[in-house]
Amino acid sequence: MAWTLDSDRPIYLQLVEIIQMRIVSGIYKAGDRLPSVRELATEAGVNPNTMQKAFAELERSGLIFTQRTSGRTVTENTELIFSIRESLAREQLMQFFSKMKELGYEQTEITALINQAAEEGK
Amino acid sequence: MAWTLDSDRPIYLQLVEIIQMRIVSGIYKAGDRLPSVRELATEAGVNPNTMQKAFAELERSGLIFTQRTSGRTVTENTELIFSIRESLAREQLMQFFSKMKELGYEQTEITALINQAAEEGK
DNA sequence: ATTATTGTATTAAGCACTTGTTACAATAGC
DNA sequence: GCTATTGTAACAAGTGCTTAATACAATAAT
Repeated sequence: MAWTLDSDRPIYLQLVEIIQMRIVSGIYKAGDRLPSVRELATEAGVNPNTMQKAFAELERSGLIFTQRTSGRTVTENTELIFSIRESLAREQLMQFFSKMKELGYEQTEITALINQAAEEGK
Repeated sequence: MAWTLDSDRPIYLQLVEIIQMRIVSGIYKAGDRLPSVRELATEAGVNPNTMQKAFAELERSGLIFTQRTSGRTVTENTELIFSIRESLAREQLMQFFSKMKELGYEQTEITALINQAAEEGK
């Protein structure tokens, strides 16, 4: 899996999004132990402090938690995971519609584009 | 029109996006003279230097250009404006699909969600 | 001709982010 | 018990973004 980071936004926020995405999409499953801070930091090519900062953010949302010296695990709360997944999807949908309308596209044009893209994507 | 700025990304980049959006959506029309740096900076609540930096970015794309002391104008090149509009729309579409698939949604689910949202949005 | 407005440049300061480095405490694994 | 691994903390340094303040040159407006 790629740790694609750009320099236009704080790295730790991008890490949060990537890890969050891995959890809600099932790459890191409920109850799974996560790789250690140092391990993930090396893998992502960032400083351990930065990865630590990302984890701190993720704990606030309840998606992961720490057990002192035995590392971090994904929450067992599958409902929370699912609700965050839905929330992220809804957010994507809203943002997409909002931007397209700002660009001057009408509802019918948008759905047409979507259907067209869906056809091509098959 | 709102200058809604968040602190997660460089302000000057957000300004670039907002002004670009105003041009491709026709708020600032081809050939129009733009408000001065100082004026827009005040309106957006940012430092003139920051607005200046945003303008510098926009000139590189050819959307606007300066006439020494008579301010800045939007390009007359309506084709360029239209092609950028299309490019932005395509980008939105791609990003949306990409994120939704990353979240584990299938093509059919995505189109269903879009159609549902389109119905509600009417 | 004078004045005001334009874009532009410079400098200093403060801030958040990131890195590199080092260190500590707790505990799982042996 | 010893060792390695865990999360965590602290500090200095560098970088880019942003602001504030000031100034200058060109020219539109008067």
